[in-house]
Amino acid sequence: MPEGHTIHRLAQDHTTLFAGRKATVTSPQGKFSDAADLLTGRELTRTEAHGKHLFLGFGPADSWVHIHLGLFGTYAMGATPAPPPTDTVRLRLLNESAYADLRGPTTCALITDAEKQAIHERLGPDPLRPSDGPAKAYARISRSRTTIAALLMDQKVVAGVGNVYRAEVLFRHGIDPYTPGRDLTEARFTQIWDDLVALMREGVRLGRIDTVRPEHTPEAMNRPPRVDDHGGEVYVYRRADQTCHLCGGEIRTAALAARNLFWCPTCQPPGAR
DNA sequence: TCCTTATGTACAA
DNA sequence: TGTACCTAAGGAC
Repeated sequence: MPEGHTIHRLAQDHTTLFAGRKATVTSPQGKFSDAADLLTGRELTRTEAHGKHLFLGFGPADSWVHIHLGLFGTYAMGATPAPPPTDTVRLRLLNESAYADLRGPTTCALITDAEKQAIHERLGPDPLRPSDGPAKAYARISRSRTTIAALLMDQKVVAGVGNVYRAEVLFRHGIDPYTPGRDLTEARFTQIWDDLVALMREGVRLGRIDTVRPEHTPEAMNRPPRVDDHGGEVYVYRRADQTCHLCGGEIRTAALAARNLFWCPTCQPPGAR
């Protein structure tokens, strides 16, 4: 399930399991069959992630499979033998030792180098790309009246942040989600960026989103662990009407641009900079 | 079995 | 702002 950490992990895992080897490529569902036939027998040479976009590079020419999981896309990867492909598998990579099944993506398409470049150009800096930094993101944020909650979800501003990291990073910094971007100081945004780098790296490592500090874990606070299918310990995400781990107040939720926003009005008061 | 929901985005109006 | 798209799981019946 997809925020940027998932995609970077998928890029790594594809490299581990498939790079430098020829793969059999199929599309049991049928929608990617023509491209799959072209790729079968070619070598996976490179993988790359930028925000929520995954690129699988096949040699010898520079052709890429561009994948975006959207809201529902999932991967199932593992050691052979591969399970029987169901009719929802859009893309299957298979070699002697491993398989990877892609289901339900928003995008799965064969693209050129130039098309890939165009995608990079419309994305903002990604906290998980080592060469990226906060400057371009802050340049946009500092000029915008849009709320920081909306800006963090805008992939042209910051690539890879989704609804969970947005809610959690704003809580961790005590920032009201409705704060206009231009009200944030550069120092404040740099703290947010640095925290996203750390949180998302941890997300890649663990394969889930964990955002609570050591002193706020269920064990440390003697409270029951969270049970939810996104799989990590969080402060506010999907905790509407439950109590805040820090202040005991009620977590609030509201719809913002067709997504559910979660925050603690006590720990994230309006006007804090 | 049906309905709702979900870590997302693009496009129409 | 609303809607369409893609899949799977959980809860209500």
